[in-house]
Amino acid sequence: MTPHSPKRDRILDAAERVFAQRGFFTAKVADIAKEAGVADGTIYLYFKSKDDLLISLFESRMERVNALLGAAVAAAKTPHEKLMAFVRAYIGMIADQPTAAEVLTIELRQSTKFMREYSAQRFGELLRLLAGVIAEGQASGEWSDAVPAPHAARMIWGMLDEMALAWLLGRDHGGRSSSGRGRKPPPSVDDGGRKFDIVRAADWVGALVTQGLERRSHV
Amino acid sequence: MTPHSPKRDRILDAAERVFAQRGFFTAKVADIAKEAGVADGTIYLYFKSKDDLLISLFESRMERVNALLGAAVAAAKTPHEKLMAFVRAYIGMIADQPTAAEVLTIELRQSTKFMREYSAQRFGELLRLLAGVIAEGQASGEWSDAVPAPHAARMIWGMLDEMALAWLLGRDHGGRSSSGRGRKPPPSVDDGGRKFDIVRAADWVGALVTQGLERRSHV
Amino acid sequence: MTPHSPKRDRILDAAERVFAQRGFFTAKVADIAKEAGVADGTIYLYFKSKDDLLISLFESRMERVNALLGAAVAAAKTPHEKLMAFVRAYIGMIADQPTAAEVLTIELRQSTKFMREYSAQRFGELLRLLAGVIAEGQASGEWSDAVPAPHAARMIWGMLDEMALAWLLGRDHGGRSSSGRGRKPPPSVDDGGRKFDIVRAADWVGALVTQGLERRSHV
Amino acid sequence: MTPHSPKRDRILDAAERVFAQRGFFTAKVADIAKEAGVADGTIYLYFKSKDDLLISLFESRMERVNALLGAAVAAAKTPHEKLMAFVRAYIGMIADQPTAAEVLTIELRQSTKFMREYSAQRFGELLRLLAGVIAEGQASGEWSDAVPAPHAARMIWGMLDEMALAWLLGRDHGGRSSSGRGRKPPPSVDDGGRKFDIVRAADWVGALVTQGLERRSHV
DNA sequence: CATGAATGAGACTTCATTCAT
DNA sequence: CATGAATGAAGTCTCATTCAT
Repeated sequence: MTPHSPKRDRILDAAERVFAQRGFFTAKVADIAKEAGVADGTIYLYFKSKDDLLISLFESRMERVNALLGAAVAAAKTPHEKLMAFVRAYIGMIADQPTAAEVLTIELRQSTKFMREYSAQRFGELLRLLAGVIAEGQASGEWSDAVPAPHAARMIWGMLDEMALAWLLGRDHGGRSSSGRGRKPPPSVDDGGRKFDIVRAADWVGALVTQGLERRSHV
Repeated sequence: MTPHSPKRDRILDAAERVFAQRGFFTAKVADIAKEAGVADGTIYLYFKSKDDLLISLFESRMERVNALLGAAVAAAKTPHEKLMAFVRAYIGMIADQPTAAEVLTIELRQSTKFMREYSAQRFGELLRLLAGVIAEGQASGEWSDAVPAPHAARMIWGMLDEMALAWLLGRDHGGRSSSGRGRKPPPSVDDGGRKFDIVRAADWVGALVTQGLERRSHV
Repeated sequence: MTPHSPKRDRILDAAERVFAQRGFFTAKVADIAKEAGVADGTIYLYFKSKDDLLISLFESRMERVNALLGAAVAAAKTPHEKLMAFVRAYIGMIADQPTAAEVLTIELRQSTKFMREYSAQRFGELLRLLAGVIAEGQASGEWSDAVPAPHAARMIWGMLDEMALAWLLGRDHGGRSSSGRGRKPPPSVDDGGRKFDIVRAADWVGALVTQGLERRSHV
Repeated sequence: MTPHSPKRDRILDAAERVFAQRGFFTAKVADIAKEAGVADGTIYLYFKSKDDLLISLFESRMERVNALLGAAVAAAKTPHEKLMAFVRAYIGMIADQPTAAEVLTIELRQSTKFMREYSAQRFGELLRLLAGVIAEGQASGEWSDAVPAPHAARMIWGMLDEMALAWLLGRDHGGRSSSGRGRKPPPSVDDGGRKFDIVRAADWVGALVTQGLERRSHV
């Protein structure tokens, strides 16, 4: 379905790095070309436009994520294990491939409303997977059904996403400082959320979520 | 501290509408000027640059949000009530002022990494308020301290934010479609998260969060 | 109807010179801007695009030509005098404003088929004026109606146009030599049509049109 | 002199169609290659550049035209018959091969001033042929020498050319509309010159040239 | 204070041409 | 001879910002 070629992949990889570094709007096509080691025009042999490049990158990376999460969930038995597998797989991916994660978490979803609507579809896959796990747990009586599964899934996703965002922004990378010259951001004040160990976040999320979902033994 | 004048406020209001409609990068300064009913150059009498306008808008709106949430929490007694007051106040604001919410939730945080770092500070205030509530509940023994309060606060914030985002994107508004003409977004597939009643989200968040935080009666 | 301003006119004048010098496709917007003494972007304050500039130039100049020819014809009495007035006015304009004539005769009609269709309308005015004169002469019995007036008008126009073209191309101007580097045009061979006195062409056209080549039986 | 090969000819034929359809500047070398069924690079095995391709096409077609006209004139006896043979042969060619005619009449002469100067040479052959016929008629006393033969030839050529142009532009072909989207050409107003029978034009040209507009006193 | 015409740097994209296979 | 992927120079147009009025 998606055309593949080594050069196309090199361009996608370069775009991932450049978008992560400079942001979609600020990134120049020429930057990506240079990073990929190709001529400017070559990019247009593989992608219709800068927008198309962004979308292609998004799809390429989301395929990976969805495959990874799907496999992790499939390998687990009980709803609780599946949920934890999902959470750990996602957090693990963040920790292992922070550049890819940054593009996915920050740049890709943010460029245009068009992009966001587009991305909604791909995240939908992920959300449905998660919602299925929750519905399963609710159906088995293990978890409360006070919150409809699709919304519970979305909230859990929000937790994961926010933790990912906090961690990614807390990392140091020689990023850009702005398009303009004006203000500088205020000095970094630690709000308890920066520079933590992202792997521990899996347990925190698990703890918050499962205790919330689990039916009380005695009430 | 922040300079005030009716014209400045008109420009901020106009920017809010235009950014919500077109997105930060796509919005033209001239659009904002026209929306505000002033000349292009006038904007530069009140703001140093387009970036500065964005930041000023952000600060102006965050002040309101922080004040609102602070008041809501202050008016409540117990940690549980404070938490619910926080959640309900935020969700209520989303429902009442969707345009402002859209700018805050979507555009403002997403323009540049610079902006996001900048915004981290202002959201920090909000997160600290929430973390304080949680710490209070943990200290009183009402809530488990399995998750450090700052991280719990961030996760709760992620839930709220994601619900707001899902609801805002699910609404219809004659938005832009992109810079280019190339691809069209795939047809909208309902993932169970679109077009729901945002007010109910307050209860869902409350249910998920408090049941997770509450210590078990018998363990 | 057409918006006027000194700067707009300066740009049109500059475009006339640059198009005459370099041709429409070869001319760069930057060239025109420099020739007009304005910034590149300024051109887009007065014209939507390079195409629009070309069309506007065409309309501006055709208005002049049509007005001139209309006045010349109106000032004459008999069909024969009107015809000669038309011919002399057009040839005179070529002689007086060769740059404008060059753009009209050569560049403007040649850029795109679109342009040519567009120009057909404006030349239509001129052709209808001429056809009216001929029809008048035919109606009065002075002229033969062997050739329908509209076609006769077009043929006469073809004669004028070709003479103008031959003369304009025969003049020396430090023109471009090509877009590419390849071949050079063959050395100029005089074909009897170059470097003649354009003013005499009026009489030739008049003689050929009214009397034809055949020698009169009785004179 | 001119190298020949089936592939070279296929490319020339393809170029003729593509130039007629899109115009010289708008036509892409890749379009011509596709139309010819060869690879882009192959074109450069037979032609030095796009310019060279245009010139070669021009020469190829002009050879045909000159040969055709030369033969037609040679086959006739009197100057009057030769003139009519010339006119009929040219008009007949327009009618039979409108695509070739379109390229010759419209695109080829209009690309660059370079091209036009170049073309002047080839049209020179044609003009000299015609001038010779006229000079012959003048020498024999059959025709008036009020107009020098070379200029008379050029005027006659102008008539033929204009009639060809009018007819070619009046035909419908799924042409391009421009580079930009801006203005639309004004609605087609019939000026009495569109969609006529081109074959009749031969008689009109003959009548106007030989007899002129003035009604004969005694015939 | 306000205006808005003017600026000009810079981006995306096209396409004629080349050259390794 | 033929291919077609790759090149990269160059052009049109946009838009944040300035400044004379």
